[in-house]
Amino acid sequence: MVQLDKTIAERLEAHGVLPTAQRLAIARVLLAEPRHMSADQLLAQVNADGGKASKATVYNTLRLFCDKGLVREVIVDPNRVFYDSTTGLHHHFYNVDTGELTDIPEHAVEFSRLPELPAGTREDGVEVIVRLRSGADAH
Amino acid sequence: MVQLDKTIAERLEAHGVLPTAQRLAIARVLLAEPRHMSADQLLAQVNADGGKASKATVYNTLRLFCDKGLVREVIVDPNRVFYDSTTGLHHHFYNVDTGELTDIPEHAVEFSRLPELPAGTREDGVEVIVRLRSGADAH
DNA sequence: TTAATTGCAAACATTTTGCAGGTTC
DNA sequence: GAACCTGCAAAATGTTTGCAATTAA
Repeated sequence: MVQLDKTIAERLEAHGVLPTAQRLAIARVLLAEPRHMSADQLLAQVNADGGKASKATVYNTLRLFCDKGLVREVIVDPNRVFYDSTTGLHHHFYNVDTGELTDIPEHAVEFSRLPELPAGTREDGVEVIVRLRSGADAH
Repeated sequence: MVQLDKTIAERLEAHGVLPTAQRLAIARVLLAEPRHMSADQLLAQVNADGGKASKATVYNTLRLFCDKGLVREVIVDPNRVFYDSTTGLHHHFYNVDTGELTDIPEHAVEFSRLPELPAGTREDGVEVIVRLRSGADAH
C-alpha cells in the first residue's frame, strides 16, 4: 500500500499535481490500472474504499487530471462522461446495451485512407468507436 | 413550399410518423438538408421560422425521428446531443474550439484493419471522429 | 502566513415525465 | 370516441460554482 501509494503520489507530482489525500484516493481507484469510469462511479468507489471525497472534489480532480494529462475524457454516452486512465492513443468498444466501455489497442485499427482536414484546422486526435449490442450475431 | 412540405410529409409517413404541424415544422428545419443540430438550436430555429413547438415536443419528436430512422444521434460533445439528418453510414469532424460538427463521407475513410468483436456481441456501427482545433497546423 | 484545496449547498443546463387539454382518424 | 399529440410545469440528471472552513508549503 505504502509502496503503491508512493508510486501514485510520484505520478501525480510528475504531472504537476499536488498529491493530497483526496487526490490520492481518487488516483488509487482510477489510475491503478486501465479503467473507464464516470464521475459518479468514481465517487462511489472512492468512498466505498474508505476514502473521503466530496462530489465537488471528484469533479475538480477529474478536470485537473485531465488538464495535466493523467486521464482522458471519453464521450460516447449522452448521459455521462467517462474518464479513461489510458491516455495513449487507442480506440473503444462501447456496448450500447450494458454501457460498458472497453479499449481497442491502437494497433488493432489501421486506416488505408483518411480525409483531408478542412482548411484552417489541425488534427486533435482520430478516435474510432465501435458500438456493440449484446447477444450473438443476429444478422 | 407546399411541394416541399408534401415531400417531407411523405417522408414522415413513409417512416411511420404521423405528420402533425409540429413535426412538419421540425422536419422542415432538420431534414431539408444535411444538418447537425442540438435540440435547443432546433427549438430556436423552428420558432424563429414562425413554427410553434414546445421544448417537450421537440424532444419527443427527436426521439421519435431517431427511433424511426429519420435522424441519428451524434455523441461528441459532453454538453449536448446532436441530431444528424444524414442517417447513412458516414463519419465526422468535430471542431473542439467552435463546436462545429461536419460530415466525412463514408468513402473518405477506409480501414485496412479492424479488431475482432468481443464474444457475445454484434456490431452496431463503426464511427470515426476526427477532432479538430482551429488555427493552421501548429504542430 | 499565504496560497491552494476541500466540501457543502445552491445554481445550471439538458433532458425526461405527469398530466390536462387538444387533435386526428 | 379511442388513441395519439402537445405543452406546461415540475422533476430528474450530471456538472459547475460561490464561499467559508481546512490543509499544505
